[in-house]
Amino acid sequence: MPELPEVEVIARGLQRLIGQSIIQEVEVLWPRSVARPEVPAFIQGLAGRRIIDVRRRGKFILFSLDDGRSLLAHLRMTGGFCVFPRTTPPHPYVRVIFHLTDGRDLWYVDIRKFGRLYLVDSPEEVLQALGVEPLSAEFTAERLADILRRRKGAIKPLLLNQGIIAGVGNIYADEALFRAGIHPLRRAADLDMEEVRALHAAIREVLQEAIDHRGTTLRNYRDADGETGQNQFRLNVYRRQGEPCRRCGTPIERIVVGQRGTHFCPHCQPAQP
DNA sequence: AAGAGACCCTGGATGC
DNA sequence: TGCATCCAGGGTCTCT
Repeated sequence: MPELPEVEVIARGLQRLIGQSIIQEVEVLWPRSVARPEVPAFIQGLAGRRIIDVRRRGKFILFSLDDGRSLLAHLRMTGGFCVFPRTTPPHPYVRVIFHLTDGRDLWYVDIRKFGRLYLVDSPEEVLQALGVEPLSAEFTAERLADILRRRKGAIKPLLLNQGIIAGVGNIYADEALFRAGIHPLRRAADLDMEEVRALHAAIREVLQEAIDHRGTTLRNYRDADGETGQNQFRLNVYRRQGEPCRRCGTPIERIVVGQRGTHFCPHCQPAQP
């Protein structure tokens, strides 16, 4: 599942591979992959446009275009991009093909078809609802403390709320809580400043380390070069239920929080502080 | 504010 | 072996 680190790795790869390419023609093979505008306007709006920049915001990939508009992609569960010579035979999960003028194709691939593409005048039309970037300078421990103070719910669902912190998904929420030694059901407002500082550092560390290891590949994730990540070998709790905690040996537990599988060490992350 | 449930999808796991 | 069923999971939406 692409979360912030995986989307960052893909965006960097796309910037390198197609950062200045011109889109000649677009083929939409699965219309629902295009969120907006309508498919004909999407195709027409992209024809002839030069990509001038590819970057990430939250879990979105932003392609800036030479006419000032933007192509945005949210990969959801199984979306991805890859670049091939035009002679490459079709792939069963390709949903949108961007034919480039240099003879290559950019494929939007998505097994489960949850991902969405947006062609918009301004990226803010889509991104305005997002919260703070966890790897930015604005995300300080004090800012996190401000956020948590007003929240009566459990800490784990809060970390998954994109309107509060943008880019953290299920894997890195569990990993950050483990690293900070905080139980996923602790009330956000109950964390003391020492715990907030630990959580703030843990969020940034698990995300940055995952980027450094080119993302986590559990099933389908590949970067823009088609390579798997290496971060899956470094996970401490995610999908490790029943296995010994790497820190203390206690079996990792799995519970459901906010309808999401949640993994933690009952010894390193006590329910009571 | 927050939690539950439905929905969108498919591959893989599980059950019989 | 083969078929049916269940489940995960990000985000959005509705309802309470």
